Amino acid sequence: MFQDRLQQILLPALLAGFRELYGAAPDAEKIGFQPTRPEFEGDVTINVFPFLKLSGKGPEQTANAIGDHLVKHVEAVERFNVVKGFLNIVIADAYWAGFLHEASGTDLLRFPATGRKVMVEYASPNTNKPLHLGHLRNIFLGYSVSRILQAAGNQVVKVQVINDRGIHICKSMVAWRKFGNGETPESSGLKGDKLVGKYYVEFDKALKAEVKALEAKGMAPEEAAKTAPILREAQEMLRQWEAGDPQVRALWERMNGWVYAGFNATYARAGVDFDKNYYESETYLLGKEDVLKGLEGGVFFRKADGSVWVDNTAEGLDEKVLLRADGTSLYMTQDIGTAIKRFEEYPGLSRMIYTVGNEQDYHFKVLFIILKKMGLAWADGLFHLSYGMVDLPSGKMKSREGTVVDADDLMDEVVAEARATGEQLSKLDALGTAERDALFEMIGLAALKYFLLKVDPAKRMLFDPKASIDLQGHTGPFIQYTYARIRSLLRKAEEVPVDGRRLAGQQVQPATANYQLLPEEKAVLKLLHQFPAVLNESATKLEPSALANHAYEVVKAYNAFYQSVPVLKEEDPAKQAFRLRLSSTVAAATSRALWCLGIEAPERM
RNA sequence: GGUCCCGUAGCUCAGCUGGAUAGAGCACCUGCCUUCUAAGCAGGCGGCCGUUGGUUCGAAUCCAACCGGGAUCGCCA
Repeated sequence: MFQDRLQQILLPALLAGFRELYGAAPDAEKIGFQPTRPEFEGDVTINVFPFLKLSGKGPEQTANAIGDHLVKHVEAVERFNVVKGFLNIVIADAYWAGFLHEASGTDLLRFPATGRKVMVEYASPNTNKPLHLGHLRNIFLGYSVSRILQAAGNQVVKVQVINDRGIHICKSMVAWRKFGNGETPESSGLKGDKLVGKYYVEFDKALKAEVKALEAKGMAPEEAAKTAPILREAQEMLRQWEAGDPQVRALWERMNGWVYAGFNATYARAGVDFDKNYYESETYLLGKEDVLKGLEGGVFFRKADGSVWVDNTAEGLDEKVLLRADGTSLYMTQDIGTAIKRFEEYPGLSRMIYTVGNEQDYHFKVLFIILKKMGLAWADGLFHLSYGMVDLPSGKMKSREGTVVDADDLMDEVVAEARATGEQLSKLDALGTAERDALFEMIGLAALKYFLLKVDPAKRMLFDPKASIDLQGHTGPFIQYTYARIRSLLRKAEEVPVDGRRLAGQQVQPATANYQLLPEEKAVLKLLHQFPAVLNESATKLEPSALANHAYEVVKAYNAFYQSVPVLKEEDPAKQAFRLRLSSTVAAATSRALWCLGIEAPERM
């Protein structure tokens, strides 16, 4: 159980109290600390209902006795009140001030090194078409999770699998050779992945035309779909590729090269990167040996036709084929081999996280069971970071119907929206063109990333383009705005002498001991105080949305503070120093939280 | 049909390791820029937490069934 700074103080005292009063302490896990609801006085609430058997007393009596004990033994506990079975504890202002003092000197959202190494896989595109909105959810999720794990003290290895071989790329290659007239990204000005995607579509068109023609001649539809010459051609090309035909390989490398250039441009703009790429062309033969070894070990079994299977019926699943009768392997085989290879290449990995859509839930369930059955010690550290599809207001994205939202186009749109709003507000006139461009890029992407990350990954989500470029309310830009505002405040505090004295925070000791917190200050401090626990939660559950939502809560509270409490205009230097420190700590934590989400924090906006 | 995921305000989502009168944002309405950035703040409107049962002192939260939406059940990837 993760204990925040306050729980570390309260819990032992609480347990001691129970022991002293009732001769026995409850299970520490059973004690739930929760924030006191705003309609009651207090900061932390403990519900004593679960402990009535232990105390043998009524709820009020128990809560009062425990409350008395805490007040007596814990300095941070100022007073308490009891409502029904709820013990509402008021924490002394000095505690919060002390917390701020401590937090301002450290990074709230950076945990000590755990010594653990974790691999996170995300993106994993096919090389026959450009990246789209679905990839963006995947990429932002995976990237954010890797950053969160890093912040939580882990060493992280970011990888992607590039599905660079197979019938899909052969289709693009055939169409390009037939209809391309030597078109290249340079000659056409098209981004490489777009160009290759264009020929994938061309292939599909040609195939459909051929099928139609065959049907017109009286061929059955299924038959026609299988025998269309252009499809045969693609299949033949795949065989040639596998045989290592130099011309096919050369074309394949050339076209994939175009695609990688395109992908890299998209990744760069999206602000994500990888430590290592795994190419399917290099891994698709892996796993066969491992499966055969498993067969010898009795983990798998062979059927009469010679195919090799795993029996997962005991786990409530089915039998699954791992090697065909002719000895060739399958997707599952490949994934087995790739996982083993990765753990060999990165010894000491304690976890491996696959960011893959929930349509593959079953696949990963089976994969993990197999690896466990093979006796691989690390199999328990495997995790499928599953996420739901992204729907459009018009329904599902379908490539065949052309309703797919292209990743590059989408980024253009959100940035354009940020620009339109920014220019309308016209408070950035002092900035140069390059600076403004960079800023709009930052804001637009923040809107997009936050929109995709604030939702629980498990849930299918609706992508409303209009809402995603919203810059107000519960959005990434709102958080950035608060950060920029604080930075501006802090710059002024350092640069601008007010009433003849400079306001740099260090020059005056912030109030601590007898400081009376304003409700607005306390609200911010309490949320700041929860930040590490939320990071821990996000890191444990591999779920950026918790952190995303909390970051919003923090800046929302800060905005309320900012609106009604003077900082630079405060005349009492100790109070002013306290508020500056509060502001700078919020700014630091906010930029760290944004960093964990893969979002940049602007100095002004 | 089997298995898995999801169902909370008009819309998009939090809350789900059980706790007090269920929260945000958007939209709509009212106020607030001679004061540190109004991409902001304050307030209003808006709910049978899919339905029914069960467990419990207590259920949006746990269990079961049902309804609705989706995914998956290839010797495809």
